[in-house]
Amino acid sequence: MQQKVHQLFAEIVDARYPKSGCAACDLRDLWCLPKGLNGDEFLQVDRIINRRKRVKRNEYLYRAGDPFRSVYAMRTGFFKTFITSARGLEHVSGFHMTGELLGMNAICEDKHICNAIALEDSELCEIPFAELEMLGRKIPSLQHHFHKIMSREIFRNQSLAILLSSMSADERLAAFLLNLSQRMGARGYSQTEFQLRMTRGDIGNYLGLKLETISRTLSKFQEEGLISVRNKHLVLNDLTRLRQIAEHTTSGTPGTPT
Amino acid sequence: MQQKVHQLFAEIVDARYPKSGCAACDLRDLWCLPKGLNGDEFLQVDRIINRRKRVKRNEYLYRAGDPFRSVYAMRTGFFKTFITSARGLEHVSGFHMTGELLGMNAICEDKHICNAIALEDSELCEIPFAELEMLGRKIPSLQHHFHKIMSREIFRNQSLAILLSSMSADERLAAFLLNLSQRMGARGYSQTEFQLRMTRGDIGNYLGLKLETISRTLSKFQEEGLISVRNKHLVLNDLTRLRQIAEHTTSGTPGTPT
DNA sequence: CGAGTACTTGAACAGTGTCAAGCTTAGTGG
DNA sequence: CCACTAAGCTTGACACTGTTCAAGTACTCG
Repeated sequence: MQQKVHQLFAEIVDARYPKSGCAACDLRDLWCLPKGLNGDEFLQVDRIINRRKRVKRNEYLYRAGDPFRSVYAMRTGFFKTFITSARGLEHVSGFHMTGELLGMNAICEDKHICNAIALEDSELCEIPFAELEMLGRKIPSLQHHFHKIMSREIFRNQSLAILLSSMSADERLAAFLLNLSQRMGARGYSQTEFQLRMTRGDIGNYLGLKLETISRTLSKFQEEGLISVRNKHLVLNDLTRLRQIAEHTTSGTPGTPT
Repeated sequence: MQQKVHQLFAEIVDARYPKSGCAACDLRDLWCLPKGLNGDEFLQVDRIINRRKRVKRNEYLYRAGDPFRSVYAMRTGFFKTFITSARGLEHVSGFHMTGELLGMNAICEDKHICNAIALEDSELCEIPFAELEMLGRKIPSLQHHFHKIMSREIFRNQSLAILLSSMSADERLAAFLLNLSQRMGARGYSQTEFQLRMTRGDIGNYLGLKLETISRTLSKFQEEGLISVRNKHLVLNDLTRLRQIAEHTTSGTPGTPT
């Protein structure tokens, strides 16, 4: 329903405006900033965006300390963000994929506080923040949508903190795999078969576990038939049981009343 | 310096406008929304705010599921926010004091996703969100300041996640106490002596530790002379050493080159 | 003043971390 | 295209931190 309206609208826009920039971008109806704008508003947003910033694998989009000018919308690729502590330790703060916005945590300090490194060749739209605010003042729905995106980012990080403060290694990893799965699914890829872009060390760092624990737990899940892993290639064989683990409702016979 | 400018400005405003609402609020120059506005802008903000919403100890400001209408600026008091999981477990997501804004994580869903309960009698300013956005469109500095506040909230939660994913019990608790200390100090209270508003269980829940661990660690810190605790009354005797613990730079002789 | 909640402390235990060794894979240069 | 190398991964044995369970004490609030 909603989907159909979007498609119809997309056709209208496509007919009126050249297929390029935001108008040509298949992300626009899903997560990206211009969601729900009319044709003219759309073009205004399009005009401030520097499209097709490319970042190759292992290159940085920005580093901690860089001045903050823009947020970045991911078109394709995969990113890891991390902070380097005073003692040189790396702390992975997130993994990011198509349609997500990077750099919002830098607004408060006017400079980036984490590093963003591409884990595969990636393409982004750079959105100068001052101009985004300016357009937000003209286009209420854009402003509100941006607030929702920031709010969701707060919620995400709170959820991560809760995961870290209350879940066991098994639960954390199951939740992590399901989160990846769900995000892949939402982007039209297989929910049950995909590549892990990051190393075991990265996963462990992110989940507050050691890489050995990640390796062991993956092996255990595999022995139990929940997943199949071979290097970075992952197949989720039993989403239901993974969900049970992630919600630690694993124990006892199903349906046991409390 | 900055301080003096603020005072000067405050006097000018106080002379021109009646001492009430935001103009009378001693928070406005520090953390609150209207920071850095001129007199007229100030009044516009003041006009949309429903002042003096009172919430007594153990009462809720909002609950998960409540429709989201407003964010709340704390004038006085102390709040705990928490999520109740599917299985009825409580997950403390934060403690909040004077000048902080509550409810920003609700924007994305149009309803509150956590519960906010007062740990002492509190007073808040209710800020209807639609009107805040509307004013943001008129007053760029207000808009930008609000974005900074949200961005800081993202950063805070990322920092919490990093704490949870990488620090030991001692380090977590030391960091927690120092965080409280710093926030008390910033509000003009003693940095080294204050009341813990929350229970050991709440602290443990927030820090991903059990209440017994909090109790034991507080006792240990006390034995070592770092702090003095008696029930909820806390004195920090050695901020420097607490900081060393929180940054886990405790081991070895100080100044050892790497 | 009494009851319930919050807190402290001990002892045994479990889950992860640490350390170590060997294996696999991907990337590099000949 | 192959050999070499460094990085990434797996697995085992053991150590240690924090949890669990339990018992008792001390507050707080009605």
